[in-house]
Amino acid sequence: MLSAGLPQGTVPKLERPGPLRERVYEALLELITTRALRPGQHLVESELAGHLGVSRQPVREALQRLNTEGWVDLRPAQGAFVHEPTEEEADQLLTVRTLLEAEAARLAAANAGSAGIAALEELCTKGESAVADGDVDLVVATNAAFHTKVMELAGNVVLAELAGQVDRRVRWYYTPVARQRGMQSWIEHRRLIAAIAARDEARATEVMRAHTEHTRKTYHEREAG
Amino acid sequence: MLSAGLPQGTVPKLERPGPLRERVYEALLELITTRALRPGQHLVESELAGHLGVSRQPVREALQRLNTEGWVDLRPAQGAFVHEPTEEEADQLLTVRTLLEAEAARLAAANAGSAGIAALEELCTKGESAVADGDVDLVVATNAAFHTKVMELAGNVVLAELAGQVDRRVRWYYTPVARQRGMQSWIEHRRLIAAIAARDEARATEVMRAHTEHTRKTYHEREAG
DNA sequence: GAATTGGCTTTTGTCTACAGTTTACCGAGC
DNA sequence: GCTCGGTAAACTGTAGACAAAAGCCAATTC
Repeated sequence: MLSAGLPQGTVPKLERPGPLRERVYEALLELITTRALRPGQHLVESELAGHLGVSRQPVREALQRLNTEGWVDLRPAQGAFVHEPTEEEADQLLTVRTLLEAEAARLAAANAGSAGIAALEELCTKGESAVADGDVDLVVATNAAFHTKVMELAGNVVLAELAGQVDRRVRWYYTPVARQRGMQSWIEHRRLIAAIAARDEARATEVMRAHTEHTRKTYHEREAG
Repeated sequence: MLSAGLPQGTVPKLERPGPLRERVYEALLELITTRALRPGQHLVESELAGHLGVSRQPVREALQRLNTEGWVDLRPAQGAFVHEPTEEEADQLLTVRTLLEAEAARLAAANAGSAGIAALEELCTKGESAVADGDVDLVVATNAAFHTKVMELAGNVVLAELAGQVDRRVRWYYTPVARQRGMQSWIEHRRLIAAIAARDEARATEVMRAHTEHTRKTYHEREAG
């Protein structure tokens, strides 16, 4: 057997360019989330293709995927439009997110090992110092990483995939809000870690639920403001 | 105004063929769920195209969508393969389904009107008589309709969309099981309706949770059998 | 003056063709 | 007899071209 003689990691998978549609997909998603492409905007295939230096086909395939994931609306014989979030939809999305994240917290409490908990604490520390430095982008990124890590510790791939989709869309809707919730968020994260470390499923669920619900509350206050 | 002079219904929407990719998508999904295309099977684009009488492009787009929804795995430069469910994944999928359905039940209890409850009872009656007649296909279909109706009453579109995906995959994995759970399932449905009618969110959640968990249990017993 | 109809432009939907990769098979060499 | 190298076939990835549908604007008619 050949593989026995190969040390792990010496073959770094020699990264290939990968399918164009993937890169187009990521490029478009980036443009949408950064609001370079604004909600309601008509996405013309030939324009995008020319702008990205590829043909229409990869663009089409990327748009298809963005459509199934809810980022663009694909009106037949008319083209693709960046999805416009409604208040109602945003609220429903948050409801679902709360549900998924809370379950993830419960599973994490049930399954997480000490290594995982250590990783969470590390992320938490990183996030807190980012808050202290006022590095907003890093705060947001670390926050996402923290939630992703909790998902990973939950050990449910299906759940993780769904939550990944939902989370990303939530972050898109709520970017203004996310930037406000600085330090308080990380205090709650600490409490979540404690619950997970204590293997207390019920408490982990509840802390996470309160955490995400807090986000929604902040959002609705924004309207009033 | 012209439309005033036109009786309703005389123009029956003049159903358009609709985009080819849609029909190809549905055709393939049908073939997969009915096991005409079996897990692990290599789907060759040109073959499918020829078989369906279209070109490769619509087939590709359909495969893309099936990929993002988890029905096929799209290995780069190698093609599409019908997804092979693992035991672990099936279990995780059921966990998620339980979660989503339970939440739907809670929301339905909170929001449903008397009309909705009547609709549920009607479906329930239909399902019970189907069981009595031994019409297995109708039982399965009515069961799906019942869950869909609960989702609809919950009034959360995002949740409904996610649950729709998950449910369909669960049904694919568990078709043998679903055919066994005949009458018992509908008894539980009755209890769910009662909880919803009573506006008892907690009880509705719990009944639905028990209901879907029961499905999982039946599945694992199948292994032992 | 307003509504409608006709043609024109733009954009999508589909098909065909070509290039790049991977896989499998077959033969030669050790 | 087994392994390695080369060759060929098949399939995917991408590009370009054509046809159909939708939207828009102007001309025309009541």
